[in-house]
Amino acid sequence: MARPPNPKPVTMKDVARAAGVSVMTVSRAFKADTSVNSETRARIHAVAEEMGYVFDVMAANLRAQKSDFVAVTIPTLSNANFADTVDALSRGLAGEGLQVLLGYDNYDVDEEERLIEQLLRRRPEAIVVTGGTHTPRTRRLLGNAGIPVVEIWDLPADPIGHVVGFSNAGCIEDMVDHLVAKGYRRIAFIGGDPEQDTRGADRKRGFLRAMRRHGLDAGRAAGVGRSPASMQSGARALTRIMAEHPDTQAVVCVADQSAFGALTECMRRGIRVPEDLAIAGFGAFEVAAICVPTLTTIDPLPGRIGARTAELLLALRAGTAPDGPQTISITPALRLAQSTGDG
Amino acid sequence: MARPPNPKPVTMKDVARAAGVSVMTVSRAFKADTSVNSETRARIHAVAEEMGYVFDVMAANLRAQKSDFVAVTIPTLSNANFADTVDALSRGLAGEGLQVLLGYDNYDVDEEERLIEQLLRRRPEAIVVTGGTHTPRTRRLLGNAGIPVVEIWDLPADPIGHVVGFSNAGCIEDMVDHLVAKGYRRIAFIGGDPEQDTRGADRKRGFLRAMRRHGLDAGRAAGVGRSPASMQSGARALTRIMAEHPDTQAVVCVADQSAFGALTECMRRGIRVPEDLAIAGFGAFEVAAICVPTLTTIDPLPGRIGARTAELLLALRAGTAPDGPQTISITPALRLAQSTGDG
DNA sequence: GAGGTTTATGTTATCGGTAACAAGCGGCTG
DNA sequence: CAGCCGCTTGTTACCGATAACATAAACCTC
Repeated sequence: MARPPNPKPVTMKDVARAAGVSVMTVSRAFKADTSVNSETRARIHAVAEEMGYVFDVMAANLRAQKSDFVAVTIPTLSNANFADTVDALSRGLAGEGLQVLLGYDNYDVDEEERLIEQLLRRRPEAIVVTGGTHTPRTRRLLGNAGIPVVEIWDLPADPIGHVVGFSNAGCIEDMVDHLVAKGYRRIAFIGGDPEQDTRGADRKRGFLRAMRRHGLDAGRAAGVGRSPASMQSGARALTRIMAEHPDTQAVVCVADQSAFGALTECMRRGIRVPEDLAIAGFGAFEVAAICVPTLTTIDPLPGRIGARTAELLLALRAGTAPDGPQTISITPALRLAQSTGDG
Repeated sequence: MARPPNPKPVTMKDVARAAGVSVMTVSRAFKADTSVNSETRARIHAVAEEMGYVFDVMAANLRAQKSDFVAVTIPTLSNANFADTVDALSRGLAGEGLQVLLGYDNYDVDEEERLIEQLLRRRPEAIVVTGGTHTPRTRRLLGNAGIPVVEIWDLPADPIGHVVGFSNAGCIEDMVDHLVAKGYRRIAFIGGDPEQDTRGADRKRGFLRAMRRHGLDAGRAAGVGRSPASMQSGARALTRIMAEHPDTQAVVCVADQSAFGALTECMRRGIRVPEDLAIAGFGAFEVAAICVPTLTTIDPLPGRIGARTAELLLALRAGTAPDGPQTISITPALRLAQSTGDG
């Protein structure tokens, strides 16, 4: 049983010899829609299974000048929304035999550059990058790669290729509009480190724009440090905001994690939500729907982003996609709940 | 700018021609520790960058009979703990130029079999599988693959190769022991569909064993359906338990998600935690540390699992690992908090 | 300055598959 | 029965890189 690990894995040549046919016949036997005598094919399969033969996709792909890879970059796996997007994307591509090759850039455009360079060496058939802000070199690498490029989770002003995303600024504006319509005026923002998480920064920009548009004070803000935003940092940010602006009526957060952290801090301090303070988040994470009170949030529909991206890539492969770069705009859904008095 | 996508990507041959040298010299120019005139090397790099040359790892690896891949299977990405393990693993391997090739089996051993078969075709240099329960064919495939196999997140009775994990049953036993020591007697369990999530089933087995050992009633239980356990299903399970066994004093949950869902249901019903009911979870997810009251839980140290696995694989590659299959046992940490009166 | 060594580069064969072409063979047609 | 067709199988070259070996020039050493 404990055979020594095969130093030389079994190849088609070995199978061919054992089955008494040529390598080409073995190759054909492993491909559908090829003319091989059905008995021969069965025998080859039996011999191969018996010998523990494992098809070498790499070699086949080298010859066929393809890879069956789709490279994907996300900031981090530790975010259920990105995970959902990747999950839907993988699922959508798996049917066509495409494998997702995943990399993380930790919300850092320089790491993204290194990562993309590394991923491109695997000759993926398409590349999906999260976000629309990149280094010049990254843009050049992607532009010259000769493969479909899709930027997701954003609506870049100057896209590299295709886009499947939404406006991070826009949906926070909608959230502020909703709060203003409900009568809130002294509204604060938690999150948005401009140097790092560009989508977080976009959300803050949306907040500022909306507040100015309504003629309200846009000076109430507290950062949460490096992304991903943690629940702990949300709690700390709330403490800071209430210390500096005790009369704040509502808080809009860059993410549900921050919002939930702020909510728990309110519970500890006896601040009633939403009576004393309204709280809104972003992301429609599971916690938002179940915590007490439930959290008003924005659902960016991460699964839909992944699924639409997969559809787009398959259409491009099949040649059924319209000409030119596609921009597929996803409309995030406002999920009103108890934390803003909408329950 | 909008040049038509290169139908034929640039190869070393093209670079060689453009630089007026042979392919071999270009190959050397891209490898450290090879003797190439430094001016020539610089010129080749310049020409390559200018032409948009991208090194083809696949071809190089075919020749070198390696892949730089480590295949990893996890049940799902939608679980921060698995994500943390993969994250630490990727990070540990990245330094040696190893790429993680990730696949999801959705807590299903048959899907796992298909997945592993597919991953092996890429000729990974090692394979890491989450869990210690597999189909016979999967065991055969892994055993014959001739590469290091590591089972993680479990301590299988009959390991295929190496192991980096912990006893899922054991740590729930510890949790029950703790509750019994604190005076709780009527303890219920939430979760553990035996047909599907084998680690969840192990945890339930640990619960039953501990209860019987203490001579207590092990009949209080409610499932949460298919994994991954959701917060919603935890809330429903609590409702069911309290309907059937209103005098329950404590609830042990298969995961923090279930525990938090149960906690929110208590808040809605006016059940005080921990005064009327103690709640314990598993996983040490972020929510456990921040919610009110904070949740007693078990931290399986997912990052450490990933990091130790990476270390093991690197040692095996370097030939510095001890002979024979290694079993690295991780000791999960009990995190006592308010929900069991330990805050 | 002959012989040995180092440095820089080229040539050939090869990794494990497969496209393209070739060929053997039985059956069918006129 | 010559000729053509379809089915099955084999042969050759090649995908893009590189190990191994070969070679040419420069550089020492006694």
